[in-house]
Amino acid sequence: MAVITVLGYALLGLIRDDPRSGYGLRRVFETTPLGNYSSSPGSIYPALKNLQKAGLIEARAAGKGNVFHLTEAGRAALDAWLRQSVTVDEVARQMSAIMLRFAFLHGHPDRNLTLDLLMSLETAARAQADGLAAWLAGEAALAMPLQARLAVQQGVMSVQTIAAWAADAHRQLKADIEGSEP
Amino acid sequence: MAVITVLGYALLGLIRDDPRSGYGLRRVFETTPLGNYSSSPGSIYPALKNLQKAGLIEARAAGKGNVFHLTEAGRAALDAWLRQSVTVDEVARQMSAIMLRFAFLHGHPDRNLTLDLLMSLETAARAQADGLAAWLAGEAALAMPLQARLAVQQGVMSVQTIAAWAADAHRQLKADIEGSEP
DNA sequence: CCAACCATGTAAGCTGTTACATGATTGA
DNA sequence: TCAATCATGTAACAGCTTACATGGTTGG
Repeated sequence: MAVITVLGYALLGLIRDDPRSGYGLRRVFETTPLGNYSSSPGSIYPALKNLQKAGLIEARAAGKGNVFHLTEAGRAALDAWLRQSVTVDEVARQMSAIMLRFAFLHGHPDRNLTLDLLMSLETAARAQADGLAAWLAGEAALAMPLQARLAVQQGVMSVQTIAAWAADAHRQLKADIEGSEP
Repeated sequence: MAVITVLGYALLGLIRDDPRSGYGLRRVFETTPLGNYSSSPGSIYPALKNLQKAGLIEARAAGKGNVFHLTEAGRAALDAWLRQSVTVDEVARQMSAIMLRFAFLHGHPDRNLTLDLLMSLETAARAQADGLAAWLAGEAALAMPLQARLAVQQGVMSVQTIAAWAADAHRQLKADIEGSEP
C-alpha cells in the first residue's frame, strides 16, 4: 500500500470537501491557516501526482484546467486515516495532523469518530504531560540547567492545554449528539 | 556562511554546555525530551560532520573515542543564533527552536538576552493569535466547516498559552535580575 | 562466554524547499 | 497594453528516516 504523507491527507480531505485544481489547492494553503504547509508548486504538484499514481484521486477536465476528484480508493484511504486514534508520539510531533483529522471529520456519517478522536487525544496528551512531568521529577532532570527544565515545563503546560481542550470539545459534542438523536 | 539547521544548533548548544562524543549526544536525544529529533546515527553523525567541516566544532581525542568541543567560530555562531528574536513565522512552525534558544540562554553573560527573547516571543505569539482570530472573524472562515474553525480556535488557544507563559517567565526573571543586582 | 552497551559510520530513499520557467486569460 | 492572476510544471538540493553494518569493551 502506498505511503501517504500528512500533506497528502490534507489534499485528500480538501478534495473530498470540494473538488479543486492544483492551483485551487495551492490557494487554500496560501489563504487559510491549514497546517504549515508551503503553498509552493514544488510541493503540491508532485504530491498530487503521487496521489494520482496511487489511484486515490483522478483529474477531470473542467472549464479552464483539470479538477481533482477522489476515487473510491481515495475515499477509503482518507476514511481509514480519519479513524486512526491518537498516540502519544503523535501528540509530541504531529499535532497538526491530529487537528487536520479533527477538521476533516466534520460531517462524517459516524459521529462517534470525532468523539473517539477527542477521547484518544485527551488520553494521549495527558500521558505525554505525565511523562514529561515524571521526567522532570526524576534525577536525570537535575543535571539540566534551570532554563532547560523551564522549557520542558512549558511543554507540559502546552499538552495540558490540549488535553483540556479535547475534554471540553468532547463534552460539548457529546451533548450535541445526544440532544439531536435521543 | 554555512547554513545551520535547528538540529545543528541543538548539537552546538549541548557541546558548549558539555563536550561530548557523537554517541554521548545521541544518548541525550534518546533520554531527554529535547525537541523531537531522532537519536539515530544517520542524523547525528552527518550533522556533526557538517559542523566540523564548517569549522564550528573540533574533535579531540579523549579516552575511548573523540569528544567534540566548540571552536571560537562555533561559539560565535551559537551566540548569534541565541540573540535572534522571535518572529511570528517562527512561532507558527518552529516553536521547538525557540524553546531551545531559551534553554541554551541559561547562564549567558548577558542576562537581558533571555528577557529580550521572552518579550519578542510574547509579542510574536500574541500577533499570531490575533492574526488567527482576525481570520476566524473574517468572511473567508465562513466557507470552512465548523470543525475546521474549531481546529483553528485550538491553535489560537495554544499560542495564547505560550504568550501568557512568556509574559509570566519574563516577569519572574526580571524580578530575579533586579533583586540580584540593584 | 554472551549480552549489553559503547562507538561510528554508510546507503537508499522520500519529502519538501527554493528557484526557475512557461504560457493563457482577464481587468484596469 | 501591462500587470495581475490563473495554471502547471521542473531542477537542484538539503535534511531526515530507516535500515544495514561493523567492531570494541565491560559486566554478570
